[in-house]
Amino acid sequence: MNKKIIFMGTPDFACTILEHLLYGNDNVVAVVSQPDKKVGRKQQLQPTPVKELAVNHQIPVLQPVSIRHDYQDILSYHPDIIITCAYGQMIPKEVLDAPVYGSINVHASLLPKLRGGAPIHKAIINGDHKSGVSIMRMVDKMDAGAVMAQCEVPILETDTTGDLYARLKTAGAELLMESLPSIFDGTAVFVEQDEKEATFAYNISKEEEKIGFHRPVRDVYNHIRGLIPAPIGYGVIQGKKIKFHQVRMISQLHSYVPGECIGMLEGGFAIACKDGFLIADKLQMEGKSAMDAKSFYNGAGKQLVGNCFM
RNA sequence: CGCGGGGUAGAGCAGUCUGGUAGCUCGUCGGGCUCAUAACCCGGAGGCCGUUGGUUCAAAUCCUUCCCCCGCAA
Repeated sequence: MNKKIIFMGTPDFACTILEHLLYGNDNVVAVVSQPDKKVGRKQQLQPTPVKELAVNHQIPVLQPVSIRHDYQDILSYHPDIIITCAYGQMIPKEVLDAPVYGSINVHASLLPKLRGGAPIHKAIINGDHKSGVSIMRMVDKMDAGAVMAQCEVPILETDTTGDLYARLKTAGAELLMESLPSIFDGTAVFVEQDEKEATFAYNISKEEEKIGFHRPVRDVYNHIRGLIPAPIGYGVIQGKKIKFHQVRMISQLHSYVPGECIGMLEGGFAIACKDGFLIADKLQMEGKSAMDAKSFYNGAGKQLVGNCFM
């Protein structure tokens, strides 16, 4: 294959896709990624993972602040196809329609389910038992284009977003590599999505990062593991935030108040929920580094026993 | 100069305001109890109290320099 490809993507997830494209000797003529972002307390400028990878391969990188208004440079490469994955901006129709083979996207869900920017997080938070990747044509509407390939990936009880993320990005990359030939030779079949079945997975909001314990323990557990390893869920107790980096759950009837700190249970720091206990194995007080449950209990945790998360 | 918390034994913390013997929980090592134990009891080792300079008879503690970690905001 010697088609001219433009790849558009931003985070680590998209890197895996790009890596496969490069390994397959495809002709990636340019990469489009989000502008470098200031990050951290020091506000240092940091390139996106995709940009870094592209630079290492001497591929030109474009970083329009607004691709809606600034896309002439992209068109000047006259790509045969545009492949996107988690780019982070809505791409204007003028760009999508420019390549001969059109523009396709790798999305981390079984479309039409979980359209949007956080499909992996939401799959875990929802307690879904399966997820997957879809390859579809890009249209003007978010993740709504016709699908030409899908691959199902099971979700385990213990999966965090990070675990699932790792499996999906490999699955996505492999599915794309399998699918590309059929797109180029015209045998690919694109099937429109059933709009009635569509669900959405918008980006995680600040409010969604706060964990409430007045719910069934499984919901709490799903919520927390869905936010690992980022952005990390937190609970509030005595006016302080505590983040949960690693958790388990125990289903068990009890007479504690939901949200109450129980102390150490089965090696972790236990918090009462409805119908069970959330067991935290690794947690972090605001202003402190993350630590294991035992360390936490030796210090601040002991004083929290009997108190409730709000 | 965006706001804020912190650096004390291998780990997590108290002590700092009000200067005066280095303290707690856990771990570790040794001993005891026990059918047995991650339980319980006894004992030990392990600290330049982040760094620099200063104040003082005396500094973990007060003032000062720099370094590092983290939360928030972006």
